[in-house]
Amino acid sequence: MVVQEALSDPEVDRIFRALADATRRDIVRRTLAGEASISELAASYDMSFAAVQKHVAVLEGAGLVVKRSHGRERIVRGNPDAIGRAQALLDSYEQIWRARIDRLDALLTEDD
Amino acid sequence: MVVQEALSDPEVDRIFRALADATRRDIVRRTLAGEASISELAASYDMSFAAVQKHVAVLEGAGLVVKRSHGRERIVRGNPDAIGRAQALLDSYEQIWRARIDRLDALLTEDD
DNA sequence: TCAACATACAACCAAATGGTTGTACAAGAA
DNA sequence: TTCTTGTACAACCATTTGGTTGTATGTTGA
Repeated sequence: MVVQEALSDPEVDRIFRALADATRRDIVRRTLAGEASISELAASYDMSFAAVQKHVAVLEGAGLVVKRSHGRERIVRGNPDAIGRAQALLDSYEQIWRARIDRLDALLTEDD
Repeated sequence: MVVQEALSDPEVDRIFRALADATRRDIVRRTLAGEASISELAASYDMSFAAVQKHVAVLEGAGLVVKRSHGRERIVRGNPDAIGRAQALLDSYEQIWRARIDRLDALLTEDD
């Protein structure tokens, strides 16, 4: 069983901030499907190599991808753990809402 | 059955951007648990009324909360649909990763 | 050895963000 | 009516963001 560590606010900030950009979401998708070097990634987007490099750095800072060295290349791989932690947070919100519905439901069906 | 509409990039941008701030996440939590007026919300945070008002506007722009008028008050309510759409997106990422694992697994267990 | 490639990183810039204060106005209370 | 409360919105400001170009450095192949 994987124990989910509680997330600090700044960590959550970084994860959602990192996902709030279409280019970065695409990098996450691609590197979850299979590893890619930074220059391979950069070839796909209509922006400079340095810009893509920065996007990868933002994702890495949020834990959404990890980098490893292979010769002169930096290989980027998507990290499903960080995705899972964001999911856990959204799930907790959904549960808060369900709890409210349950309370309202209890009120309506209450024996009086 | 609820049909999930495909999300445009700017919509997703707004949802994740809106969630990338601790104050706004707290407002989402509170208004999912129960409605609150803007001044009720503003009383809880160490910032001006106008700042809280702006946060609510960002959340409303992302569809994460909805506002209704009640006399001179604006009542804010969390919207679980937007949460669900963000969840659907993260789920799709997890599936991309699972598909990769399945492919790797198939390679390893392949008859040769 | 040397040229080409992959990356890192600094400096710079425009636009967006997250806060402030101030003003205006509608709705309730006295 | 008049005072107070709740909201809207504009103007302003510092910081962050997302892009650029330029320079430096390590790695590979000929």
